[in-house]
Amino acid sequence: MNISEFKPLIVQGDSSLLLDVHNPDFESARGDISPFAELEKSPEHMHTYKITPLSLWNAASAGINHEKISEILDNYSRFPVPDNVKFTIKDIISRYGKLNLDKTEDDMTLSLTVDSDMIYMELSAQKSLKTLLRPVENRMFLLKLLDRGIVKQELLRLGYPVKDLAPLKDGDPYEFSFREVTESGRVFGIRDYQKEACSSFVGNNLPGTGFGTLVLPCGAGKTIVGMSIMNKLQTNTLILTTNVAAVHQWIDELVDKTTIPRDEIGEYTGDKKIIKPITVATYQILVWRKNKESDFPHFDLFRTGNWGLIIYDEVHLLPAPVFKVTAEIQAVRRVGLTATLIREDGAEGDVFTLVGPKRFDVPWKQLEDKGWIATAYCHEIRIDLYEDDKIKYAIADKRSKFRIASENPWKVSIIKKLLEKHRDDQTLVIGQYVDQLVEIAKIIKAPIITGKTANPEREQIFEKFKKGEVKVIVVSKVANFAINLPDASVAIQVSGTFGSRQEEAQRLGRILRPKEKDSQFYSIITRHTTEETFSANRQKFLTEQGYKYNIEIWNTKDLM
DNA sequence: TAGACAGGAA
DNA sequence: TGAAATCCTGTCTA
Repeated sequence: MNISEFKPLIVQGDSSLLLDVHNPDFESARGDISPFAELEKSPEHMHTYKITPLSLWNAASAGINHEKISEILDNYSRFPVPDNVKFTIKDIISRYGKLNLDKTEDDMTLSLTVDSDMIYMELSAQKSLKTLLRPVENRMFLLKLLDRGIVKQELLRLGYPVKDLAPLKDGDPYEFSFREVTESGRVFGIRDYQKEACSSFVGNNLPGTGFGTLVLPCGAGKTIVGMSIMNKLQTNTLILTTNVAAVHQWIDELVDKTTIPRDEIGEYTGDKKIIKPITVATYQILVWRKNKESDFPHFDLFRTGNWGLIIYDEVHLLPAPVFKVTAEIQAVRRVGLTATLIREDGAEGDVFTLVGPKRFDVPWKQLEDKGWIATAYCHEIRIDLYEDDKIKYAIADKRSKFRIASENPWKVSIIKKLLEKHRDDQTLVIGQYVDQLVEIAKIIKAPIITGKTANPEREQIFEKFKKGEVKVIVVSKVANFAINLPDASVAIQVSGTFGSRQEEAQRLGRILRPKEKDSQFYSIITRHTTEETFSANRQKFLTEQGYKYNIEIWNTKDLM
């Protein structure tokens, strides 16, 4: 019997899913399960997904019920779906909507109604809720308006997501519109999926809408989606983002594409502390404080300005203390923009409760098919350790091992080969150790940019690269943060950090701007070393978003 | 008043 | 698990 006659999915009793990559139904199965399951591992033949309470509640808030999920699992499953899995899904998903938060006649008080005697009793007995919730009749608690965020957090911790139906407040109105032709002279239009993302958030202004997270890949125009939401709400807006470069980019984009004049946009960073109807700030200024004991002086930014909307750009990077203040201002409309819900610190639950559940999600593959972003191919090249390093590696401690593997001299030979192959392409060589990069830059005769490179020099090199005078540049970790990095169609990674998915995504996002050409991403790994172990982790994100991660093993003989 | 630079933070 | 980058504040200089 041919393998393709089997169905692609194996559902296991521990709520993990195994998906066969080579099955003809792989693509459609992946699309169908991704709303309610999270990708855990993605080696070449079989991908592992996990169904978690949070992934189910995100699905539930998007209106997917347990029947639908069971149907999808039955549809793709090779073996009968274990009953306990179906039961757990039903149980967990049924919790969403059991607890509803709503307004009362008193402006300073909210009500929490519980749709089950059992849960009502369980919550009544909880010590941690004693001071927060006051029981009244009809399976109802009352709570202070100010405790709205903490209560939701605590209930999620206990395993009960809250459907927040309490009304949101309006901020000061601020009117503007989009330009039909941008300031830079291009005809401007909002793409269909951007409109869809926007309306999935704003909705019809019904209870339970007006807050949430939108998942859009890099290069898909997150800023445009953010601006469309601002445009729908027409209110004072606070935009929070990761760094100054991103702050400037938001401001430039707003000036370019909307009628908002530059002097009505405030920049709130280390340099300037200007608050205007539209204000853009960094996360770092918010969490700055004199010392560990003092409080956060810049948190006042949230309270002044009467914001009607807060945009959390790159919400997966939002620092933990900002959640605290976000918990206090649950009545303000807010949207999180991100390419991934995965947080390295596991604070996904806080994003879910305090910013809001996932409202929209575009698989990258779909954007590629429509030509909005170029198709990307990822190749992981594995090569043996350098002969002279073998003994050194064997006796080295764990830390040095990674470095020896990262700085494998064979990698230089591979880079040369790749550069030859991509002679006509704009190429970035990315790495983590400055010494190694300096060495490589010397050998391939390319300019190098590290953290120490002064800004004017950076600009100069970028300018030449953009014009095509320089085909290759070597960059260190600056590439992760510098927004003004020019587009390239080929990227070669010689060494990475310890398998951070985020970093991988950002690096790849660099070369994913829409253009005629498909982009190529190479990651060079030393075989049979610690580097190999970490590479598995870095693949996760890419495969989750629909990329083929192709592993090639190169022979050292071919490089001599 | 802008810049350069050192030092701390996460 | 470690190295390298960022942002912010504060101080000094021209």
